[in-house]
Amino acid sequence: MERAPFCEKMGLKRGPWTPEEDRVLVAHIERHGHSNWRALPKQAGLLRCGKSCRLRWINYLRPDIKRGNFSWEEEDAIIQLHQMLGNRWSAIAARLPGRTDNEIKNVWHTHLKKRLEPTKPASQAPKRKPKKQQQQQPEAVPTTLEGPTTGAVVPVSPEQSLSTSTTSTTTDYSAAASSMENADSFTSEEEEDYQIDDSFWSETLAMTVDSSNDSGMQAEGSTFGASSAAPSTNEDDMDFWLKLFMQASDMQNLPQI
DNA sequence: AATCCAGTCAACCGCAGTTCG
DNA sequence: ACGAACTGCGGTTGACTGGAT
Repeated sequence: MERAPFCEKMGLKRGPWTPEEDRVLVAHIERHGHSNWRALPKQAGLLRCGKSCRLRWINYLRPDIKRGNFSWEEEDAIIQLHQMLGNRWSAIAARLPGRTDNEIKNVWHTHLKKRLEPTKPASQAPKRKPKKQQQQQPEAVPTTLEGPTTGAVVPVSPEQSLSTSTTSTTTDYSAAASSMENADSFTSEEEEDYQIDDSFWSETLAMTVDSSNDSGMQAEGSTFGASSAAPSTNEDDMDFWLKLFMQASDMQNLPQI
């Protein structure tokens, strides 16, 4: 069999998506789903390759996507998760509901990376302000959505509206993420900032112990059931919190930030 | 007012992994 | 078991924006 190139370059449009293309894509996916990305553009009448459609849908048009600025908590969570997962953007994105790997990657490269660099003297600090205020803009209502897709269909699901009101929540990822690193070194002040819903931990820890008996964590090779409930080394500690965190996410179907 | 230039972000590319016949 | 088809991921690019000069 001959393998056709995923994107035939001839005759297919590239570059920014128009609102009309967005509308067509969303309408088609809402009606038929996206079981086959390759065939989708043809079926929908789009002059795009399937790959491009998929990317557009995942990074921009998906109804559960959370547009807008990253909250401080989200940025902290990204930093923590990046420390543990490295450049596994999709894994990080999976822990940040409504955020895409591409978005997280961009945020990381644009300013989070810099935040980790040794603080520069004021004289060396960047002169420019960020183009857009990324932080402290909690209710980031789906930001303008301008640019290439002004006027695009912007599906907003109830879940999205829920997940958007994030910064004041008590169960958040940064809390979990922070606790991964500083689990035993919270100051009372920090605890105030990163309050974690009690039920989160009780459920999570309960499940952790329970699951040590089934395949769930054992599949990982290193179980961390009751015997390892108190990680000793730093690495164990990280591992412990990462697994705990992920398990909790799965269990709660991704707690909202 | 014009130009420069750094920051931002949507989109593309190519590769690796997975699924399927 | 094998290879093609397809999907998903991470790295990179390039157009655009807006502050600085």
